[in-house]
Amino acid sequence: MVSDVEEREKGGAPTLASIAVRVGVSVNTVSRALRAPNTVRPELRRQIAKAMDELNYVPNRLAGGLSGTRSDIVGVVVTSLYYSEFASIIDALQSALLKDNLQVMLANTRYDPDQEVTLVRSILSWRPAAVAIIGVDHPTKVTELLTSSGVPVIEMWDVGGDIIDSAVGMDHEGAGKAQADHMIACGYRHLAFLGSMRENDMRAKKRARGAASAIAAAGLPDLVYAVRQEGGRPALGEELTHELLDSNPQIDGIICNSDVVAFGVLKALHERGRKLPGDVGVIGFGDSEAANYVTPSLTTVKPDRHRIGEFTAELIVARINGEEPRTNVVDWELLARNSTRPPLKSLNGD
Amino acid sequence: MVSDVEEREKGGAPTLASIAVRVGVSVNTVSRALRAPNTVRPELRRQIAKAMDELNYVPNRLAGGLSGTRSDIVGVVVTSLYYSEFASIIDALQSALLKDNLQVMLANTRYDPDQEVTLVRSILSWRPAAVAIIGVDHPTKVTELLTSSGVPVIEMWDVGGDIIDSAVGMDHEGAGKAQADHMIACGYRHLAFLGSMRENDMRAKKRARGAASAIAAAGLPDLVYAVRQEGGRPALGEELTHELLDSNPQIDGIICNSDVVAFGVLKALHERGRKLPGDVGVIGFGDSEAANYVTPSLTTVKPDRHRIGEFTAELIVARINGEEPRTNVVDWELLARNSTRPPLKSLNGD
DNA sequence: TTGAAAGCGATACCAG
DNA sequence: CTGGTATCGCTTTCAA
Repeated sequence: MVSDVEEREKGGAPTLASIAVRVGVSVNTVSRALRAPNTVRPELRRQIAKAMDELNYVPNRLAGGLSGTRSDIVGVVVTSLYYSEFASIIDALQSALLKDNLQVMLANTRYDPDQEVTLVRSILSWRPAAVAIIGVDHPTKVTELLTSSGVPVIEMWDVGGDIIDSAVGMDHEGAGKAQADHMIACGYRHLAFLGSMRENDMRAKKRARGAASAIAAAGLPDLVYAVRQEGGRPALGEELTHELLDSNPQIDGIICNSDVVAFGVLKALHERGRKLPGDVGVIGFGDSEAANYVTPSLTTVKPDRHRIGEFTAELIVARINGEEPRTNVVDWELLARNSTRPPLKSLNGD
Repeated sequence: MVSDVEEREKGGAPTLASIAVRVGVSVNTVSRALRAPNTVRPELRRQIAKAMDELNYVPNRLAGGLSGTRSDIVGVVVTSLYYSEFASIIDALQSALLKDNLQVMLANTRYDPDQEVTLVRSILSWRPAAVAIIGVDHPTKVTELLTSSGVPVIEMWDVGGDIIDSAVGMDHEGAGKAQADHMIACGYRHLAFLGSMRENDMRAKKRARGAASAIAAAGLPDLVYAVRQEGGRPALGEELTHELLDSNPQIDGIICNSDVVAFGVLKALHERGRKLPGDVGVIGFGDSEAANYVTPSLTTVKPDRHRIGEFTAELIVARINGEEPRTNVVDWELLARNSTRPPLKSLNGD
């Protein structure tokens, strides 16, 4: 078997050429058998398929991407992977992308803007067909790189402000406003915003801003901040709650930046003997899978992460196919549970 | 500026050649300026760097990978992205990989073996420098593809059985045994294993097997199964608990396949008026961030996901550098909390 | 220290 | 329906 010898001699993995030699056709025909089967005689097609199977042929997409127009890579840049924050977005995104044969290349900035620049550059070096990235507020260099790359860019999770190309996300300022409005409707009057608030977590800042404006609109005392520049953990919620109540005992409503932090808040309040939702109310953000299973169950805002991932996938495919940039705003939902009182009837009768 | 015109004329993104033309050197020199700077005259180096900056040059790694020996891609294949199950492994893995300039390409099988075959093939088509994959039990085809690819393969999360190349994980059967042993030591006698148990979640099956063997060794009644072939959710825990206790009222200890399911179990038990940890005990698996914050706090087994991710990254780099395959077993920890009684003194006085 | 030229493995266009 | 051939952008000898 001369052909067999020829195949092995090259050493590495089988290539289109190996198949071509073995079947006795040109490289070209083999390639077409893959991409446009109906342009190849059925008999030949069968032989080619057989050869591929026998040699365990796996196409080299580096070569394909270099040669062809598209690369089939979608770069996904997130700011965190902890606590499912974005895991379910990625989950939805990547499985929706699957049917278009697009592969996710993942990067995680951990809220570090320098990393973001490095990673975006790194992602672009793979000549992705599109890039999906968390947030709409990026270092100038990132915006510049992304813009000048000419690649479709979908900004996820947040919307508003200057969009590079397209966006799918929710209105965080509005969500923060809704958190505060709910607390106010429940009768809480002295509100605090508590949790992780990293320098570059613009979404957290927007929610806090939204809450502050709702409070101002209601003519209540200023929002008190109990935040720290680090990732959210339940223990952080505990610590911040104790600090907060030591210095601001009048606080009767805590708006949390995440459910994970809220878990710690509930515990700290319990330790201090404060009754929930009587003495004090707590609202979270994110609808963690445990939120409905802590005691008391946690009122929270549920972003539709799954929808965001799906929409992003749809938009990516649309943009690749030449459709226009778009911005999709995805709804969130306020889930009133036992960590806040039932909303009072409006005093104004409506 | 003739050179400028020449650069644009090609249309696409700047290439090494664009830089070369602009600086007036060969492509080669520019390439070396990047990979081996000290082989290029400092003055030239500066000019090249300047040109790259001005043109916003981003190397094309598809071309690099095709041409060079390595591709700098690490394929990561997980079975799930929900509920942080593997998110923190990926988190640790990818940030450790960063310093070696290795990029994560992600695939999610969702516990579907057909998908696993497809995705592994897809990953291999990028000619990765290494592949990290969840589990040690794969469809034959996957093992075959991976083996014949010649790429270093690190199997994560589980260990034991036939390893393709290297592995980093924990002993799940041992963990299941420890769960049961703890329950027995706490004085519970009628144990059940409850939760999600998908056909292809071999880790869950191993833990159940470990629990069953510990129970047999203790001479207690057989382990009762309350499992379903679907993903774990708190609501599943609730449903299964009700079914279980309706048909097996004698059960006094529930070993859960995950914390997320255990949350629902706690709720269902509360609804049925069973006292925890008096009437009945519950142990989880996974140490979810909320486990210590539900009521009662959940006794659980904590796998060291972070360590697994880190070790995997180390092993990947080692294998790429030609070191030998290895298997690392990572410890887990049993965290006794309030959903189980404190362990009794051994009856044998020891 | 630098450059010329030959691949890497596919795709795409143009003939036959 | 099938086959040549140029090409994608970079790395890698081998010379100069």
